[in-house]
Amino acid sequence: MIDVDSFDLKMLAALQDDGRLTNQQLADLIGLSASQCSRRRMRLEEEKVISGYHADLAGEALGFGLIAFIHITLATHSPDNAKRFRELVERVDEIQEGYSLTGDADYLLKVILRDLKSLSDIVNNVLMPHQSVAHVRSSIVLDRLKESAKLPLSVL
Amino acid sequence: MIDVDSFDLKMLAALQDDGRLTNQQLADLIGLSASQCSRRRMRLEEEKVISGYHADLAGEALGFGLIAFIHITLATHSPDNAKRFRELVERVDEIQEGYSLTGDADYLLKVILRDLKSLSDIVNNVLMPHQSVAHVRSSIVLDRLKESAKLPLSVL
DNA sequence: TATAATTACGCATGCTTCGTGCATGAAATG
DNA sequence: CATTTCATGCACGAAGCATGCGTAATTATA
Repeated sequence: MIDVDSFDLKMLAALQDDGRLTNQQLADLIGLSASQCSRRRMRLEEEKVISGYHADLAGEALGFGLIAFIHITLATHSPDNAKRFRELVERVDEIQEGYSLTGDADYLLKVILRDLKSLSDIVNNVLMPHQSVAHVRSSIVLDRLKESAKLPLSVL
Repeated sequence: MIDVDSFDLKMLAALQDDGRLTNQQLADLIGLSASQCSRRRMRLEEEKVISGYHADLAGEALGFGLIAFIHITLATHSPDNAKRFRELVERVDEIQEGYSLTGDADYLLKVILRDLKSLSDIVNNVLMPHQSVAHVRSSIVLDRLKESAKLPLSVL
């Protein structure tokens, strides 16, 4: 856990909202000079507190109309089997996120797809037949209430 | 669905990976001049194909050591009740993402927290007591296999 | 507490990047 | 064919960038 002062926090919050803010804009927002913002930002990048910058793309505009969550139960919990499953997750581009969980399912996957046919493909032709997988349960996203992907820095 | 040519696709893929690429860097990557990259990028932003840019922060370095998924079942499915629940989701900063789903639960929430105590707080003092909520089931993230948040533009 | 060392800061500056005007050439239209 | 439209590269003034430097503030040491 790295030491981060209030200037850093303001900077992180601002860059979380707009990753292309200029140093001058940051300076105006947080009350430092632009040069100092440049130095602080470089330090935060160096320390990997800022791990990267990403453009946020409108999935629907690009034809990705369907998001689904897929709960996976593995056939066995052997290390080999887990490894095979992780390689599968890594390989399939449509799997945006993958987590190992406590609870009744072993893994939760978030997939982003064109349509229901693509979901059917993934579920029936990729996940279900895979030797590591015992059980698949998918839920389709009907509505997105919130999708911030931002840390609640306000609580710090 | 907006028309996007192969230059745009390369640009989107590149900016998805690094949101602070300069126009010159983009130019070298996709084979256009920097000025043209500037114009294309502005167009994609204007058309909201690029909806924004965000710095990616290292949650663990900032003290957010716990991610959990929470399945919610509402007490009733009346519009009023759903509205109340959505307002709750909007209000609570720790809820990073919220989706309405098909399947046995009505909603899926992704929360990011300091520790188990914070999770207990959210579940027992915020979600459970809320009048709109009937049932809460939370799963703790043990491991993150993948967390790209990127569209699989390779499939286009 | 006094002094030294370290750190953070703003300003100045050379270099890079940005957006836009303009002329050229390719593709579409009539 | 002639004309219009549009994407492109180049040129250029304005803005942004990282860094050196001197000063102030903070921290460490005696």
